[in-house]
Amino acid sequence: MPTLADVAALAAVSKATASRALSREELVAPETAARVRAAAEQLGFVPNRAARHLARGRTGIIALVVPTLDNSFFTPIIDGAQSRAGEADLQLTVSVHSLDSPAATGAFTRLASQVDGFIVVAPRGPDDGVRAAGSLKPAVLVDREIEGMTSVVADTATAFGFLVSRLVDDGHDRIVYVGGPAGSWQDGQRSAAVAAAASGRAELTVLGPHPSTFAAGVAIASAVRESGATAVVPYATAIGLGLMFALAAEPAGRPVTVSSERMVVESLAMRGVPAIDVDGAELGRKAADLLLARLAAGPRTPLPAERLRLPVPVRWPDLTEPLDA
Amino acid sequence: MPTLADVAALAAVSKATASRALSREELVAPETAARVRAAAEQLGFVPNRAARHLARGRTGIIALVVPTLDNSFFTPIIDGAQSRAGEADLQLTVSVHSLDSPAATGAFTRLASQVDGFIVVAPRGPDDGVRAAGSLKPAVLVDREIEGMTSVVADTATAFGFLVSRLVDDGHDRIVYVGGPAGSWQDGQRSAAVAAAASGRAELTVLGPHPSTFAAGVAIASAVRESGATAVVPYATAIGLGLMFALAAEPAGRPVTVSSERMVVESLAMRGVPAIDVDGAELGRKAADLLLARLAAGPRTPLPAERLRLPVPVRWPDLTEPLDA
DNA sequence: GGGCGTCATGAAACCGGTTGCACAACCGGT
DNA sequence: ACCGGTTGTGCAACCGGTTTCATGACGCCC
Repeated sequence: MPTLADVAALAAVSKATASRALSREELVAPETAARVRAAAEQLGFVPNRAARHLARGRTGIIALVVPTLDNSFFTPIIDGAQSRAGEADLQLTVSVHSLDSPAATGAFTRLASQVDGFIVVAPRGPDDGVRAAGSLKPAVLVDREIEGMTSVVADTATAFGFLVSRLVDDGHDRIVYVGGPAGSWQDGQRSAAVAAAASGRAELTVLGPHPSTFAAGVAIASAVRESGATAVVPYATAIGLGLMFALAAEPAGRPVTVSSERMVVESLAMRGVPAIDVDGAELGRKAADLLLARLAAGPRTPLPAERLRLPVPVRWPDLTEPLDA
Repeated sequence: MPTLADVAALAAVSKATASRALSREELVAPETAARVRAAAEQLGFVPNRAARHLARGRTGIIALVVPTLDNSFFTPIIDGAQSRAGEADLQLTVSVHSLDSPAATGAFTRLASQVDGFIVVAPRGPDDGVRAAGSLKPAVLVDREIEGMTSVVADTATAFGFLVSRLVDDGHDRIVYVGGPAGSWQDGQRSAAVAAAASGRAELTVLGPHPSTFAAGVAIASAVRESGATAVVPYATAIGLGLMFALAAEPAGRPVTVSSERMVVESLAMRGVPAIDVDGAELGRKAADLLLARLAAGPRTPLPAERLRLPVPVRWPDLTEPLDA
């Protein structure tokens, strides 16, 4: 593993010049730069990123904080952020942390000193915990907005509103919304949008709050039946899956249209289901972009907080086969 | 962010002593160590891991190489390896790479110089590419064995053998094995075990090779029907799902028992399915353990190659409800 | 032709730790 | 009282880069 000193020696220049030739080429004579590049090429030189960042007083690591890995909503976010960070020669470290517990603050502070910045996915919990985290290092929030912080969210509220109004157009006049976890920011957005879309046009029953689990969907099925609704809009995919499962197992009754987010199992279970199409990878990429910009700006001239909302397409297939007919 | 020098100053010792007090306590006087610890505590000192590893001529990063992220078999492996690496203060970087393309060698060599070692998940492709990768840095192979390399594999072959012999015991005398991707190491193991278990006791039809996809399962369904088999053992979960989906959609015919690996969707689609239970996280943890041991040993006295096989439990539920009856 | 601004380069300091080596204090043994 | 052997500590070098600053060479202008 050749070092910069080796390259410099081979090119007959100093370490300083070699460094400049490779990273800030405009500072050296073209001919010298070429010579250094050739030497680096010949030796197969690859700069040591730890040393590079260390010299700049950085760690070269950014942390992606998620509440759990046990939810396939987060995986693509990680993926997107990862690829973006990689392009900027930054390591991404994934840290499982729910910021709502004050006890976790110590561990979090320790983490903070190891990284240059955060991407935080904290779907729920008090604003203060998240805000405190964001005060330690530059931070970007994903899928949640907090006053004064930079964030990128999937605009699922608009998509849910569209979904409901389309359902109403299709003749559904009794609709159930199954709420997500208590304190979820997105749930607040979605339920408001759903209520607005249904207002005055359909009877809306709101159930919940419920955790985003398969089991919750199963448990809620009978309540959905009893509501007399012909369409149900669940907060999360997992709830929708449980719901479909439980409804399908019942003796055939009134058809119920279940909508959901699109996910990996769609090809098996979600044929013909109206769905919103959240691009998790794009969320991750945008979050990384925002963070990189803030890091580049430096602590001297911090960028003003920024809120980004990504549009969420709605997929509306032919509903030729009711799911539980 | 206080540095070691700050701690040393506060404790009225040199940087050297401060360093030793915090990392190799046995080298300093107990009373001094206590003083340094107190100073570090008071300042909220957190050592900079990049600097630490740099000083030791290491990067502090290990790479986990996977062929794709688009397969939920890999996720738990990442998870397990991640947690293990974290305990040893190492960063884990996930790199998507299929080692079979010689064109990728350049990029791979570049990666190699950035990390201390590899965990390689390369389910298929020629041995040579993988071996070449392993020659650059200490490496541990996951779910594949290659002569001369350290590896940890889930012993699914034994589990598949058990599965088939149990099926035969239950009266199935015509069985289909749906082979996995061409060149897959695990497929070689599994098909051999299946053949051995069926040998002389049941008629075995082997289909394939097939990619591990839902679509492949759907496509193969009619061939499975035509084979006249009453039980089918697919190489991968995704194939099994597609198969179940396609068989269920047909007008009810002869019951067919489909087995599979257990995965996240099991609660929805895989009730009553005999399944093998691969613990991906444990694979990841063990792989990290093996790699850490090799790194600790250092390049001077390399450890001999080691092969670890993790037992794979087989889950055999009551088959009260045939899936496509 | 002297003064001045630009450009290219190298020496050395620096980032934040670890470690080899020298040295001093202190130990028990004879 | 002298000696060899531990123990504890500090100085300085080192890891592999980046960056500040000083210096020298050059071109330009008056």
